[in-house]
Amino acid sequence: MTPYTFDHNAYAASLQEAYQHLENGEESGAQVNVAGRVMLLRTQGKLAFATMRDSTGEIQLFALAQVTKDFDAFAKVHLGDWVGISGEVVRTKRGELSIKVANWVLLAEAQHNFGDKWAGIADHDLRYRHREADLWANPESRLALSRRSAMLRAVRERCWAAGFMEVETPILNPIATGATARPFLTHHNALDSEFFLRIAPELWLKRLVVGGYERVFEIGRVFRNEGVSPRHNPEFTILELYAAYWNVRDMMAFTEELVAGVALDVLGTTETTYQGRAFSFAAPWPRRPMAELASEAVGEDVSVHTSRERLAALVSERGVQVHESWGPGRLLAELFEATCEESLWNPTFVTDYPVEVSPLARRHQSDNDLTERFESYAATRELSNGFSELIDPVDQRSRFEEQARLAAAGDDETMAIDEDFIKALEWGLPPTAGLGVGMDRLAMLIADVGNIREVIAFPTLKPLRD
RNA sequence: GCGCCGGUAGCUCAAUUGGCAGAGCAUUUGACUCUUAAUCAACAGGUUCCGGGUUCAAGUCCCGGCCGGCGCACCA
Repeated sequence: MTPYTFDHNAYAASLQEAYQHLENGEESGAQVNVAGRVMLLRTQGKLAFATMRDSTGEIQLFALAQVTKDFDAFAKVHLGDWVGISGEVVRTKRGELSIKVANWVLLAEAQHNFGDKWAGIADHDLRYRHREADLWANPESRLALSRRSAMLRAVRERCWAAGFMEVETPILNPIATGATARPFLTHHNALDSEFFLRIAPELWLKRLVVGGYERVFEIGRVFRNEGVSPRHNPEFTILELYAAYWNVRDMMAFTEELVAGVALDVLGTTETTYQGRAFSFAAPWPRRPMAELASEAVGEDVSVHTSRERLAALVSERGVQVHESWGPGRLLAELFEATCEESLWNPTFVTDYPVEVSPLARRHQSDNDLTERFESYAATRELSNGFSELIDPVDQRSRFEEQARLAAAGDDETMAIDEDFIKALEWGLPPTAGLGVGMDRLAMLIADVGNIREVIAFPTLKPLRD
């Protein structure tokens, strides 16, 4: 029977730090209790050396037949077993800081091993299905998830510091809206009703601003019933944030300070590398109108006012199938995506999105066919999306109706109308700017991993069958 | 969803033109009083992902399925 508690009072990392001064062969006289897993074991007759790892690091256990209680049993612990150790902090003759084991107890057995002690666990399927083993076998897995956690903490602290209140909004929704994505459908038995898992919290959060909370944010899971890839998990975590009295420029300034600040909090620097290539989070980020970037890429002036025919030809030339329902705005956005995304490495704000692809964004003050919207791109991928919010309920209704027309024309990427949201706007949304940031994508940048699954503890996998 | 690649001992990986399925580590047993992926010796360990087919003979070739990696599509 293993014990129910262990009187643990020291950690590997702090001991390594505190006893740096111990000379080879010196004994400190200090008695400590440590606990962790035995990762390596080297027995040598009447001596045994074990490498024990706890949540902070590693320290060697040094057992001697003359000193250690139940020495023979200690020399037979299995790799992966949890042990609790009492003993003196010493440094061995060969210079390894160690706990000279006086008393010890087996806290839990490991009935499976933790992979090859040199190569760890390489099989992705095993790593993701049994992350608990992966975390011990592969230190880089532990580091990636630790950085994600540190990132979320930094995001919250910076939002709180800027006066934002954290809120929570429904995941079960009668309609899936606030973004264009295919939803998951579920059923509530007692209400005998169908619900969609949310694809975005956006409309709920704006209703809270209508309700008088001037600065709100939510960090929450959203669910999109779409393909899985190294950059897409069916459920992912998004930061959405709304600030009354701000416009799109205020929000861009906040976004770059938030992201650069979080990198600084987690990594201690904004200058890093991503997948082997230098990458800088440092603000300010360039602001580049979408039409300007697209014009540079195609070598001629294009904008949302370019003829539909010309834009369609340019898009089509680049291998994109043009749909009949697409107007100049959608075509410009498609052209931008086809020609510019690949070149956007360091964070860049792409601004002035067409109203046609921005059903929730307020119109640009100097061009009725554009909106006060930006997306930031980093390492060739979209990182954030923000805009001055559309506050006019009449315009909002017509935008939703346009979406419905597109849907009727066969476009399956449209936004569903939300009557309750329009009614909320009728109560009055003050001028407001909003922001969405993919937390998994940001975590990938901060942890320097190329696959989104590395920053999700338990990524979505196909259940094993057969 | 489509294409390409992969799945061999608990883990990491070999296996020639189709010809007896192997190694290291882990496990088990033994030796060893300063090891560091300790070392040395020995034992044991297999539905070669699953199901069919071709063949005297299949880990290897063919068909179907399962799971994964990458790319495309979709998207953030």
